[in-house]
Amino acid sequence: MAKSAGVAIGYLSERSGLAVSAIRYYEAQGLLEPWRNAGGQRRFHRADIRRLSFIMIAQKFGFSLPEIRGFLKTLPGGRTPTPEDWTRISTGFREHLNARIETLEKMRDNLDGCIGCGCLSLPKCALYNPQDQAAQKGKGPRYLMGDSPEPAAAPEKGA
Amino acid sequence: MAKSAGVAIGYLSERSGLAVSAIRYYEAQGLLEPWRNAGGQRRFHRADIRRLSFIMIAQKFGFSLPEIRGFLKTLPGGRTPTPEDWTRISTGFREHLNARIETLEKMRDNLDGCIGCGCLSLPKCALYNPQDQAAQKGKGPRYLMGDSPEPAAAPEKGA
DNA sequence: TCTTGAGCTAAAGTTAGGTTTAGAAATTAT
DNA sequence: ATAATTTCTAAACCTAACTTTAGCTCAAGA
Repeated sequence: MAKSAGVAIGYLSERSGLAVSAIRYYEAQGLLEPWRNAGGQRRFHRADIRRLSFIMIAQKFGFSLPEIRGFLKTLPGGRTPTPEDWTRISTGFREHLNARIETLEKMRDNLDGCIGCGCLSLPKCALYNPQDQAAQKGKGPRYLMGDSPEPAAAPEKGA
Repeated sequence: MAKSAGVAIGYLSERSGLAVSAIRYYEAQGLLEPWRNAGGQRRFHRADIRRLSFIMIAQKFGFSLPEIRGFLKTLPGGRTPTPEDWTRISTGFREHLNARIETLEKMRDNLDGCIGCGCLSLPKCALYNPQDQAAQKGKGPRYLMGDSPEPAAAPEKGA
């Protein structure tokens, strides 16, 4: 099988539903490596439709483009995912998904412990279990819901 | 209880763990309404610590700042959440969380149906159940993983 | 009083994942 | 041959949720 003429970017766009600009962007991110024809236009393998589909699916599972690039690099010879590759990788997806579900279930449990108590100090609340992705960007400890490390000092600065 | 002298932004920052710039940003987004002292500096209610904590928690549950502003507006008189408010709102959080968990569980089920098959056409795959937030931005149908609506025509444009 | 430290504003920068625009060149269709 | 599509590049723009910067002003302590 010699490298055939290849397909144009518009064809991939039509088949995948992705915008042409998105496909170019993926190339810029190293997820695709088209070659160029004599006129300088991109030409892709037909199999890149599968590659794009893989990208879209992996995104739905919450992976970033650099992570997806990592998956694609585990494919020997930079090939497009085969059924065997898919089995291996999707098993990894499953674990990723399970971890996310577990995190949310823990949050729900924490929340359940808080709904009734109304303490607004939330010592067992979700915020004290920062295994979610979003938090802990500031550096200091966070004294929440009025919780205080100091007894009752009141630094009323102001007007 | 007259409106006291109020606390400065740095105090809120220290107590909440949020950056000063973040608190100013929240004000700009309408989540807080400090007043100003004679020198033009912001002064906050002590109770705004709870307000900030509420914002952080709601963010962890996946709500955007406009949504959180909406929650805060349901509080009579623009007050900071009381224990009763918290009970009511956190019950809503729970539903939101349950919906997210359900979505992920559905994805997992879909994935399970796909791990073994290796078809790479994924007729039952997650991508065909776009109840997740991210997909369906393009308009056309998406023929995935090489799936084709046309039999075998090969529009090999190119070099 | 002098000197830090804290606060102020407006605007620009950041990250992710793209889209839009503009103008030119290549390709396809008639 | 000509017209209509596609494609090309580079750079700017987009959203969310902030941070950073620059240049000042305010407040607090010795």
